[in-house]
Parts: sequence; structure tokens; C-alpha cells
Amino acid sequence: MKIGELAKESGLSVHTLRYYEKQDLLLATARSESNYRLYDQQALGTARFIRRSREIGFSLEEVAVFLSIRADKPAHVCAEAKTLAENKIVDVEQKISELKQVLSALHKLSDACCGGNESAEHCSIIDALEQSDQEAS
Amino acid sequence: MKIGELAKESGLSVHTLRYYEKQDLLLATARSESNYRLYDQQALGTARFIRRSREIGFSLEEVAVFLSIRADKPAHVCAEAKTLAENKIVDVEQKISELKQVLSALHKLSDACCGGNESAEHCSIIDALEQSDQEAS
DNA sequence: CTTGACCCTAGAGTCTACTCTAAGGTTTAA
DNA sequence: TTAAACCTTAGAGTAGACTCTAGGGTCAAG
Ligand SMILES: [Zn+2]
Ligand SMILES: [Zn+2]
Ligand SMILES: [Zn+2]
Ligand SMILES: [Zn+2]
Repeated sequence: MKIGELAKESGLSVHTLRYYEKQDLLLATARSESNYRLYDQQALGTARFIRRSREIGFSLEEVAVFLSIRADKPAHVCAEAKTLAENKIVDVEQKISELKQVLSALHKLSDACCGGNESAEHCSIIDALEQSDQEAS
Repeated sequence: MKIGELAKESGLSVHTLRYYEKQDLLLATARSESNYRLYDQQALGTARFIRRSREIGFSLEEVAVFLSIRADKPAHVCAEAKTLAENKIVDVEQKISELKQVLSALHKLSDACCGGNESAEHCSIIDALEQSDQEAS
């Protein structure tokens, strides 16, 4: 199949597929006489594998590692894959906890403000942002 | 005070302060004979205001809105500030919920894998990434 | 034989918020 | 006087993952 069909089947854009090729993540199976990229079912499998890995939150760099494991499983061990996943879990948990802090700060701001159509001279949001460094811990 | 002192007092870097000036967020109060940027206490207040807003998660674009409210409070109403905060809350909640989904997907992957030093031929992580589109809902 | 839907390349642009560099001028203290 | 520690500018670089453009071939249908 040509790149357009692969795009449709895999849920990735044509541009993205070419980008992945440049990044050595997904090479075309062959080229037609007119130099069109041609892909087989295995390439479709790989494209989907990449998409799914990305959806789960892995970076392209991490996806590359998964692809190399996948390409030669006997040469790799479970620990490699699991380590990637566990590190990612730590990252994501970290990000979530940062965002939760942000969220609670935002709620404090928002709750204190009347949100009405009166002048902002008394606005507690602006006031709160003003007092730079005296947090109650 | 000069930019280096403002940087120290505000907790922002000299580079960042100049960047903010380029973005019209924080102009120097004056220039010395030798063309050095000079700042007064009010500028320090503004610098801290920006830093604090950034820490809470607002973008520079949003900070610019807060600054314009702050610069002329009588011309603005609480609703403007509160709307920004509320929209941000929605954004952050959205992001958190996405990350939670990602996290649960990662846990599923990670928990299923033995993580041992055996060949990855049976690795459930690679297998799970393989089956592109048949999620149990 | 032309139109439209494909495909190709190399390379630039996007986003956000910095961060740094090069090449210089100024101030301060020893 | 000289060295350190400041300051200036314009502009480039960084991250990550695309996304798009210009300028061109190719292919099937009517
Ligand atoms: Zn109010
Ligand atoms: Zn208010
Ligand atoms: Zn295993
Ligand atoms: Zn495994």
C-alpha cells in the first residue's frame, strides 16, 4: 500500500509517517518505480504499534527502544521494557502531583473572587498574585 | 536598581527579565546614562507578580491580561480575572484526567510484565502495544 | 488531454518560554 | 591600570513532535 492508505489504516498523517521515517522509526518496505513509498502489513503493524505507544505517553525516543525490542525479542529481556514503563509511571505521577498543586492554588484564587461585574479594585485574585512571597505553608 | 539586582530580588533571571521586556510584560522604569535598565520598587512588584502568576500555571499571555487588569483596576471587573482562573482550572483538570488515563494504561502494562531477565519473547508490554485497536472498554 | 487526487524532496515554520552567544561597553575595587 | 563583574544588543539555539510549503512528478477517470 502507498503512504496515504497507510495513513488511513494507522491513524497517523502522511506527514507524520514521513517524519517517522526520517527519525528511523518506520522505514518504507519498498519503493515503486515512480519512487512512491510502499508498505506491507508488517509496516502497518509497526505504525499502529508506534501510535499506540505514543497514546500511552511514550516519547519517540522511548518508542524507538520498544521497537528495537520488538524487532528482536530474543535479544532483549523483559526488564528493559518494564524499566521504561516504570520510569514513565514515575514521570507521570510527578506531573500529576504538580498539576494538583497548581489546581489547588487556582481554586484558592478562584473561590475567593466574587466574579461579578464590579470594579476589580477589590479583586482578590489580583491581590493574591500581588503578595509574592508570603505563603501560609 | 539595575537588572541584576532585580533578578535577585524577583527570583527571575536577567535573561528572563529582558525576555519579558521584549514581550512587553515588564518595561524598565528608566535607562541610565550608559543605557543600563533601571527599575524601581513598583517594577519589582510587577516582576514578582509575574513570577507568582507563572508558578500558578498561567501562560505569559494570561499573565499579560492580569497585568492589564492590575494596571488599571477601575477599568476592569472581577469577572475578567475569575474567568481566566476558571478556564485555567478546566484546562488543568483536563490535563490531570488525561494523565490519569495514561497512568492507568501504564500500570496495566507494567503490572503484566514480569520484568525479569528472561527473553522478551513473551513480554506482555510489547504484546499489549501490538494489539492496536481492540481495547476492552 | 486535462483535471484532481495522489506522491516526492528539502527544508522551513510552529508552539512556549526561555536560554545562550558573540561582541562589545561600563563600573568598581584593588 | 587592570581585572572582575556588571551591563548592552541582535539574533540564534533548545526542547519535542510535528506540520506545512514550494515546486515539482505520477496516475486514473472522463
Ligand atoms: Zn469581586
Ligand atoms: Zn475578583
Ligand atoms: Zn517477562
Ligand atoms: Zn515483559
